[in-house]
Amino acid sequence: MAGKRKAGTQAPSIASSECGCDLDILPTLTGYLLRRAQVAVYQDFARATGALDVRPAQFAALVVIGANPGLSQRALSGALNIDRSGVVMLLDWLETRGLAVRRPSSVDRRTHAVHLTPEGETLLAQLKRTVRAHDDAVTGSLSPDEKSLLIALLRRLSHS
Amino acid sequence: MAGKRKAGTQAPSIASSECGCDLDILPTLTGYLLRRAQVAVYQDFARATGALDVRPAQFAALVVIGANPGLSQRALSGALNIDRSGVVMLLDWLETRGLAVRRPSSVDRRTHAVHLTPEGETLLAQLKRTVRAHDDAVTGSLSPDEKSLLIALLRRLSHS
DNA sequence: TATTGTTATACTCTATAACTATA
DNA sequence: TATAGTTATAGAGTATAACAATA
Repeated sequence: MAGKRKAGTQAPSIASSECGCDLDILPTLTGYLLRRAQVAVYQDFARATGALDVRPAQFAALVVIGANPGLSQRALSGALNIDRSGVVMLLDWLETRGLAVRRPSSVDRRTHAVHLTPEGETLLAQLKRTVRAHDDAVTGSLSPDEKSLLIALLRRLSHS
Repeated sequence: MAGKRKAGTQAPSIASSECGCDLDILPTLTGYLLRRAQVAVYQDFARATGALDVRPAQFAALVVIGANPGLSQRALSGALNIDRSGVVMLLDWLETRGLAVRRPSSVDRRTHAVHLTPEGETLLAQLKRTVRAHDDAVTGSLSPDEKSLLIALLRRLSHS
């Protein structure tokens, strides 16, 4: 927990971090600002979900499994946009925690059908409430219209 | 080495529609969309700057050094929001590339005054043009007003 | 005693390639 | 041959702690 200090009002090309440095063109670059915002939001995610000990990627896996019971690891890999080997480690962790299970598929013996356990369902329901509250809090300085607009713009960025 | 830059082996960073999975609440969460957008923009950064072999963090360091010649490593650490030990590795890389130098400070013999070399200045100027073009391209689907609004909203997110 | 830079270390996240068992 | 899952490995990226030189 290295408390992130807040910067003052950020004018273009003027000192914005606590060091008093000139950040030059950085505050005008979408990529730089996306990274800053993402780091800030992920840090608040960790704070909000700290007691539950679930990382963003693990939360996303729980959500996708919960919404698509019985999906294959390959499908999960595509949905989360990570490699198949990453899915193995993710599922190992979820199974160790008793949150998900791999069941043999009835149609293709190469694949596993991934399901949440009852404990996984329960934790997912709690996580959804916690994460929704965290997301609302982290965007609390935006009006509802601004938040909708931000979401629409971000979607267009990752689809271009 | 530099040759690790392939962004094409893995599926493109948009997975929701192509895997046929239900992503449930994920597309309504600011943190999830920020991460997706940031990954997409960083991949395009790598594609646009590939020949120059400079990562986003190294580009940011060049910009800050260029705008604050003679600053200390501590100040750079604060501006980039990374640990002092990370600055050491960053500067080692920049010095190896001949882009920056550590000079002894005249006022405090514990500190180094960090400067760009002429080669660093030249590369930075080229990088600024390349990165600006990349940033404009990656936000090309947004109108000027939408882009300004996105930038303003992102700044507010990382300041909350 | 506190701070700057350094080193060594470790941990996370993710990608790559080789392996197996199925298809 | 091709694919799903697994394993081992490796590379970034970043954080922590201890240390020497200096304040």
